[in-house]
Amino acid sequence: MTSTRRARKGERRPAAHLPIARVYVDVPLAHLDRPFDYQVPEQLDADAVPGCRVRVRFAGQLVDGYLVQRVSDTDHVGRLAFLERVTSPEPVLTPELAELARGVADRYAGCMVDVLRLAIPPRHAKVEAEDVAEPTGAPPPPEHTGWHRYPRGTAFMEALAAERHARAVWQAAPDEDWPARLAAAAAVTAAAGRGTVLVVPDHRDVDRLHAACTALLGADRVVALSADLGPAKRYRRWLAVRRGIAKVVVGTRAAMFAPVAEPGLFVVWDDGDDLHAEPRAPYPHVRDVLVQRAHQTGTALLVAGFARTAEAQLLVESGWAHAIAASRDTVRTAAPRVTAIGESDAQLARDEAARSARLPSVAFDVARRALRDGAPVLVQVPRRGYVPALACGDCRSPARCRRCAGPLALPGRHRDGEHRPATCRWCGHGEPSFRCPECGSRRIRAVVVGAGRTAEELGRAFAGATVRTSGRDEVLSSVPGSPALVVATPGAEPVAEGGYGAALLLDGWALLGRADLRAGEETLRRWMTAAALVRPAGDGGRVVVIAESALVPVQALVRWDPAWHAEQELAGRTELGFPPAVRMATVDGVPSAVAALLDELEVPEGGEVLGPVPLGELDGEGNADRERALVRVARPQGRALAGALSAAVARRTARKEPDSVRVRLDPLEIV
DNA sequence: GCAATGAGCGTC
DNA sequence: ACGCTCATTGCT
Repeated sequence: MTSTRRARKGERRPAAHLPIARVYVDVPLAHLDRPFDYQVPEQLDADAVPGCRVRVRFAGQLVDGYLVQRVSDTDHVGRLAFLERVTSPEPVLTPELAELARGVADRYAGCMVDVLRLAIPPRHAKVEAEDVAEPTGAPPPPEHTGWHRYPRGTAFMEALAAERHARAVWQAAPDEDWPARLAAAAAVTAAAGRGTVLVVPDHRDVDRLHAACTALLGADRVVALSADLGPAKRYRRWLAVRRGIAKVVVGTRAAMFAPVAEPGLFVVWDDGDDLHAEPRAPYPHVRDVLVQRAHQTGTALLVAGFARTAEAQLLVESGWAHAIAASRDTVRTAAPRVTAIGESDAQLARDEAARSARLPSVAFDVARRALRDGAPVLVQVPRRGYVPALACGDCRSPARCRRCAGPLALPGRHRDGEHRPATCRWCGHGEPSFRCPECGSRRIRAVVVGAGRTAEELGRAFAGATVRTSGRDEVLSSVPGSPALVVATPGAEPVAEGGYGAALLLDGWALLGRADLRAGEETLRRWMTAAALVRPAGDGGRVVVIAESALVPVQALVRWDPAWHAEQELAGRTELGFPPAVRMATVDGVPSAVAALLDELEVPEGGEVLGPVPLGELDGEGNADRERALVRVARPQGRALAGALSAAVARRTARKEPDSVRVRLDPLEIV
């Protein structure tokens, strides 16, 4: 009778061994960001393995959760509920991933389940049930790694082979086939029986690097993970990684969490690309996550790119990572010849051809010569809408530069808040008093101009040349090695077969004029990424950059010296008290909520609060809908700051305060 | 003095 | 969104 009553009421008995499950419930509230204890009913004993997905009753609701641990005792004084069910016995939350997610949540003042949402793809039951091939043995090491051209390159490869956790910041030589180099590093790691995670900015880079890796390692050892895969494919590949079948992972952002078995190497390529910053809470950055992961697991790390960020420079200067860079001689022979043309360069004004052509004469000549030699020419232009171009306010004809006839545009508000005059997008000449040559009007209006329009204009300047465009709407991954003008926005530059004969970098003033902490660094990064697609100077490769040659990023490009630029950049930021020399957090929200949070916040020793300042448009009385405050501390107080912020947020969420605040640590955009 | 009722809070 | 605690209320 007792047994029937129990069965009817669904009464359950706890498992005999380790009857308590510690569960992270999928409720993204700061004050609930800790494990809760549940009893494991004996029917679920076998399936309730550490790392599996479960469903539990939490505050009267059925919610998803992750079982992180089975234990024998609980600290909880009240009655424990039972696990409702085990969603799947697949242990998706590996111990390493659990530790990493906890660390990332703590680092960014976020909560663990938010990190897990980024790290673990949604379940796909059919995929989970599929049979998978047995893991393959270690492949032989590659015969040539191509790392010997770098003074510390060979040592780094040896460290990977010996499973030492070497850490390096690598600036690829300007002619480098970087996918081949990274694939070689992954192959060396794989030969030692270890896994590699390689994170690149976008899908095109995934394709290139994946191809390079499979060429060395075979298709069954390498998986490509990117956000645009369908749910089934995504989960299938992710599971192949988790189950230890694929030991080399190539992917975008989310792949930074890929739970590769026995990791031996983590790589982030082009760490300055803002695609490496996750836009969802808690806003982790690939470089920082991989640094943390390398530290936590004793794995080798490579922070790589043509350019070098201030953050990477800090890793070098603090002694945490070695710098791997080619010698000056190697760089000189590998780089294209770079010419800077600034507004003050007399050459432009005197040159007769500069007026009749639509480009500065040097740029025109360089492009024409490359086309005549049968090579494609890359033209880098600002993104559509990035800068509004100008037209006559009356007759609508495009407003043109009186010196080179290039299109005029407004550079936007400068760092000092002052409006600057209309500026030529090609030669950078400022035009304070516009007068339309067609109708004589002095009125001027803004129009949206992007790569398409620039392509049209260039097509006319180089009559008869093929013009291809690559940008937001349609991104080309490669172009043939035949004469053509390839107009591309930053980040969308196609690779050219045999390399470009020349590149014209026309967006310098637009990039450098931005009131952004990272304007200089970002400009150099984009320039170098484009210029690296051009043939070496010895093969006729030329780059023309329309920018003042005295500027630090321009000098760094001309000399191809990204390390020097990063030193300058970090020194400058140290002086100003900007990241990464300090740790910063932004707090956004409606004014009352920001004020309440700051009131609640225990700012760590030596820290300071800046603002709050209005965010976005102001109303009639000068009040903003939203405000932003900055909190700044010395680097050693970074953990304390994150802790203080999450504690303050937790007190707010526990009180069910209606207005939420957004907290971000080390955001890319500060102004 | 104490049961009945409801608001608020924590959430196992 | 449940169920517990605790304060308030109303009656003996």
